[in-house]
Amino acid sequence: MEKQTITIYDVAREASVSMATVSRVVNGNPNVKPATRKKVLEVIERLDYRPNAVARGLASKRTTTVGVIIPDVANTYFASLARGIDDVATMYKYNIILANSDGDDKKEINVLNTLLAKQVDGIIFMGHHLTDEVRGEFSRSKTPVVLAGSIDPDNQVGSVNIDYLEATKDATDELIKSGNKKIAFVSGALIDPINGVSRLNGYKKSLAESKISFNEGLVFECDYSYKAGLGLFDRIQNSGATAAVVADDELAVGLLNTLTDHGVKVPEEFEIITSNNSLYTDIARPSVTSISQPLYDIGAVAMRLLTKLMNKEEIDEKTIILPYGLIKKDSTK
Amino acid sequence: MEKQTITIYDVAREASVSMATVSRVVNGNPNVKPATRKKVLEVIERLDYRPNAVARGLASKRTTTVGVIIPDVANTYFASLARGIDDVATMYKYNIILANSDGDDKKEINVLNTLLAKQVDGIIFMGHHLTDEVRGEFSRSKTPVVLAGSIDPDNQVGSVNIDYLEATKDATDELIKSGNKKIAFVSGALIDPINGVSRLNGYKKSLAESKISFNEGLVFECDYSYKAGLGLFDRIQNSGATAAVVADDELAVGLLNTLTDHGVKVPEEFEIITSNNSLYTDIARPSVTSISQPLYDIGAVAMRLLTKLMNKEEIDEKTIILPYGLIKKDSTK
DNA sequence: CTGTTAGCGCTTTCAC
DNA sequence: GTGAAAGCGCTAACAG
Repeated sequence: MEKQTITIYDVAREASVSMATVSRVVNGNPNVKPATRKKVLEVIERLDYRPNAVARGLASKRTTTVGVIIPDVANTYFASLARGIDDVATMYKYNIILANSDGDDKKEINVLNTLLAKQVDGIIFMGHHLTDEVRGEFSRSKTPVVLAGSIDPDNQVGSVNIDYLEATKDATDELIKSGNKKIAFVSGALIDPINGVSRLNGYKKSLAESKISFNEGLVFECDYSYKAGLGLFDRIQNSGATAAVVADDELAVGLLNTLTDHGVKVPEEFEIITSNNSLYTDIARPSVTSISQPLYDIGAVAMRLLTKLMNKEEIDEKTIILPYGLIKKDSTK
Repeated sequence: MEKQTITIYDVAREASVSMATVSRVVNGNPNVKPATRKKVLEVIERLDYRPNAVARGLASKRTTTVGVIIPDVANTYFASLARGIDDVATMYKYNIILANSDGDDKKEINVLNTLLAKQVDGIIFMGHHLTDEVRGEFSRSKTPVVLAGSIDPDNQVGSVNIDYLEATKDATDELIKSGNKKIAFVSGALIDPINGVSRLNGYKKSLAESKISFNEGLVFECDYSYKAGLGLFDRIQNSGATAAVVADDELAVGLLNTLTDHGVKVPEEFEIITSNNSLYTDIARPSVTSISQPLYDIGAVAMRLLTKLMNKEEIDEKTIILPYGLIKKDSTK
């Protein structure tokens, strides 16, 4: 015996009204006489009727679902963004389909297509690198898109970020202020605009203002991982650097630990500033000075922006920059 | 001018076949002559036809999406499970709707209902505490459910976990072996069966085997957070404990840091073993000995089990226990 | 304020 | 191997 699903039609019959009326009360349409509304509500209650969102989606062309493309939920940076996204989504009665891409071009395209096939009302994209192919799909589809903690050099779609350039400049300034001349710039792939353009330029700008010449040998490109940080010891030592601006907390803490494990005193002999102010920076000993990013808010604001886009509201500015801070801890003098 | 969506009907017309045939080729039904298949495929390509998954879901009563209820994605423990879930989901062509519950009863019920309304094919539930109301909804709906890293005392639904009791016993044994007599048991809410039943019993079992009497004053119930760990100093000191088995890594590292910050030597004067072997345990100094749980696998296996349930395959055992380990690091002698 | 009537785009018998 | 036709459960004009 199959599960007997009860439909809007059953409710209509039992309440002696039309499907349209039932639909109206379910959707909170005010054009229903209180008495009929009450009657319908009672039948709905009695029959334990639950509207089928799929049918609703097909008929109305709105699924109240948004797609979220994320490199990796297990990464705390992106997970924090995701939490902000989901909270605001829930607030506006949307659900999120979460899909991991590993930042892989093929997977991104794949997932984007299945998201579109599922008729999501909008998409939040997170990723270090926005490929032309992905950009192409974005403009080809009429589905609104917002980037969260990710940059589109052309600003074609909405996005929410902090000013990575200025933040990195501030961090570098701080290191210069305490007397460092040879400051390492440690980041993820430089092909990612957020690293290779924004952050690197912030670093260069700071150096330039202090008349320190840029040295290619102080630029370190690596994976965003604790292990990569641990593996940096020799290269950093050989470079003669006495401080480092790091683009990722795991990386920074890895560097910190390998330095202290090798007997290098932080911050006395080497200073470190990192970028996300995650729990890792508090747990490490010494704790790590860091730029603080409003990660949850970036996600939340991105989702809020997306709701406006999905609603076809007028947007004053679709490239949103949120404020950042610099939290001094024990890895700097 | 509205976006002109092209449908299966357009393809059928252009290819001079029926909708049924197009549907067959789209769904890989073998009952299509190679020649017609080729012709249809060409038209699909030319028109850039994308099947509408919502319509498909309505007609077939399968949405190929599963709901995932998670306390908090920003928590690394659950995020790791979620990653395993999504990878296997993708492997089997499912998408996941991710919904945060904060472990709150009301939100869990809410989210469960909207997931059901969206006609998900299955549900993965994560949560410390499975309330009767949630259990009721589970059995009321015919949608298959699997718990990941979460316990149902009654084993009514499928679940994937490790043997928390034995794991905690092993950890406690280890501490007893190195001479500790007063061992603190630090966990989250004892009302959660995983803490109050499994873990606590593992702890008690270990004590009993070594003829150490159980002392209520050594049981510490707190939030799963770094801050809660930091706040534990006085209570732990006053208890006279010389070691602790901790149920959560953030908590453990907080305890570790407050101890060392107060000059207590770990492991010489105090030993700590924690439960999840997350990156936190490697970052901390000293690094923290920990039970290791196959978090990714728990998620992956849970999702795999769910695919079988959704397929109505015969299941030999729906309560799955995965192996754990004990990774010795520097917080124990 | 309420009912009628078309679909939304696809799957799925059931014939042929 | 292929087509015709009947829905899936709901929304959205359009009347009245």
